[in-house]
Amino acid sequence: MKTTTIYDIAKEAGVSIATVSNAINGKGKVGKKKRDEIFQVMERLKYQPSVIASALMGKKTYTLGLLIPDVSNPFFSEIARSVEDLAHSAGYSVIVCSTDNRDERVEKYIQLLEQKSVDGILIGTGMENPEILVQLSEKSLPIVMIAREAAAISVHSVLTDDFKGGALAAGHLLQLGHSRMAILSENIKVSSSNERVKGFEFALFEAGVPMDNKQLISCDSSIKDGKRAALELIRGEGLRPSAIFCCNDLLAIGALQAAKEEGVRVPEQLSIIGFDNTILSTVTDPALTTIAQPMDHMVKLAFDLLIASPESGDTIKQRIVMQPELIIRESTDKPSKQGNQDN
Amino acid sequence: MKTTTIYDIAKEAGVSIATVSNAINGKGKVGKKKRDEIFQVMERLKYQPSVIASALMGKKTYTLGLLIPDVSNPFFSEIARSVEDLAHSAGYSVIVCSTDNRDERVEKYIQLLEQKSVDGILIGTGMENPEILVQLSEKSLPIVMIAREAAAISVHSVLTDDFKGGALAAGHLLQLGHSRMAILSENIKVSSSNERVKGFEFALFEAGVPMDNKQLISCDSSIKDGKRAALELIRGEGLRPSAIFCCNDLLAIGALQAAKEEGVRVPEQLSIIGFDNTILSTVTDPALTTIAQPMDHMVKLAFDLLIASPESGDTIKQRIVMQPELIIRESTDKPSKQGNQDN
DNA sequence: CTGAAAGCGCTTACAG
DNA sequence: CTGAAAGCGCTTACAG
Repeated sequence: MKTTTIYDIAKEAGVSIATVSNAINGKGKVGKKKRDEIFQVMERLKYQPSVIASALMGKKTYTLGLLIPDVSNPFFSEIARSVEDLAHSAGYSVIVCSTDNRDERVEKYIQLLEQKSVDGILIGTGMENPEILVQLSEKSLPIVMIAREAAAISVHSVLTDDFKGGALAAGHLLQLGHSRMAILSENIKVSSSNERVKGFEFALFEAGVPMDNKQLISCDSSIKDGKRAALELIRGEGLRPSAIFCCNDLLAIGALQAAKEEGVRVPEQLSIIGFDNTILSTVTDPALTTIAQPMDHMVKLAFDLLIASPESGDTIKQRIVMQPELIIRESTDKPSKQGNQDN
Repeated sequence: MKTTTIYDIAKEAGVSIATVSNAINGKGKVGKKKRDEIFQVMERLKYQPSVIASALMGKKTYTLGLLIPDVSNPFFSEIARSVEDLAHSAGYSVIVCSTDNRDERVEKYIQLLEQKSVDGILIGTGMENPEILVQLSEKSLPIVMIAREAAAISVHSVLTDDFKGGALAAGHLLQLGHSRMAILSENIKVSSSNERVKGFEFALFEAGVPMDNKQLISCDSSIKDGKRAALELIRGEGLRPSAIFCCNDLLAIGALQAAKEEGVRVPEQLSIIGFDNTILSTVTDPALTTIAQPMDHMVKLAFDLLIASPESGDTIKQRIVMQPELIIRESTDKPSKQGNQDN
């Protein structure tokens, strides 16, 4: 079944294909009468211009790439949805690429996206070696980092002040009266996690609260890993921490499960705080205290930069930093005396 | 910055573009020596063939569309990830389309996907009027339904036996000794939900357990809606149900929250059972008893049908039905006597 | 084994 | 205002 092309329309309407093209794109003047006729024919023949063909002539593909660690991770699936909605209302489609933060996948996906001539790439994935982006950044393909930073290269980026976020978490715990804290971090190579940890530690330092290095565990970013790591922390020798700062909600949930398994009550005996304010944090019992990033806003800004940036030229690369927010729910409370005795 | 084309390669290698094309695609015989030289030049110039251009010549775009209600819904984001992985290892990219089950969006997205000449569409979204798919199904664009059915049209589909799933849930509750059951369903127009409800009701009927129509509430598919609807059920006049069957995990979580808010203990005073076995069901406290669909397997089958189907012709449309599985966790238990008295 | 040429479905100057 | 023609980057018969 042949699809109808611009030639079919031209023939039916008794005009040239150039005129049809002009009518469709509102270019060059086309007489009202002819224009109407053309549109009628298009309607009748259910003509849909081929994006492929027009892309080949240098026009846009109206397709964007979105690189994230994992769509099935709620934090990123929520981002994906925002991106998709924005894209859709601007006439774009989005190709979702889950990288698992693996360089090999990042590079492969980027190559694929280039071959498909996407109009831009939104990068929300971490990677082991940020250098792999430098080649990309030197091409004319627009890219914008979201919820990440790539200090090594010159690109637009919109991200949350992760350092501040870590500090916020620490401040909350400090104010509650905690002094024995532990940290569950995802792979420290991931810059955002690294910042969060630093911010947390710095706030502790400023408050004169010591932080034992052995109380910082870094692991993969999944509930299972979080649980395993938290178990170490809870069962560990010496005094059990009275509070755990987790670099994301997934790890926090792992910690919640570890506590449950060990019969440690949250928040009475152990406070747990997450990061990202994903839907998961509203669903646990106790619901998670966490740090929120203004994702919708960030996605909006990143998207606009991505779509608008080709015009503005390569000159000024923006770095937009948003403020994180502490969301207090049920998983944090004052440290209890019991907590100590149990151990 | 001009991207390097097949012409550049041809010139550098001192051959014609046809020969370069043949070398790349392993078509026609190309002398080993020339071939090697060509590949060297491609390497050196970092040449990446344009998918756009080859697609225009009738080759594939290696891009697939995935229509689902909402990527940010964990059930679908998990599907999206499986699809993406399968697609990626077969060299395809996937454009994710969240429809919110709205016909208008479904139609718009399909049109977009057609214009972009995707090689196939995986449809996992519900819609108000399945008729909107008939035109699509008559085109040469391969489509496969996943976790859905579209009785009206002739397409491949791979889905779970939702009726059986509903019956499984009922069987579990019945065996526990429940007799006052309620149902929380998502929009009854969604065929899968409809089947689940019917299966549940049928099992009750067979067991001779009456089911009051007023105990069936249908609402949108979100935690918030589930909570609101469950609140109705719990506060409702007359005896409070001792068990609620929820057509998906999101609604079940809403029910969990409603119970918590009303001070009704789960599962002691109220059993709640979900559907889909999403990550959410492992995260709540109590963890959700739910019905699992073998999604990975289903996605694999659907994907293979989608990619292979053009060859096999239009003739035999398959309908593959998978068996659901009861996953017992903590949110269901025997009905207690207290339950009744409370109300 | 290799190359000249036509063509995929469009857009874009350029004449008229 | 409208059309003939060239060209985007490839692939595919078809000659040689």
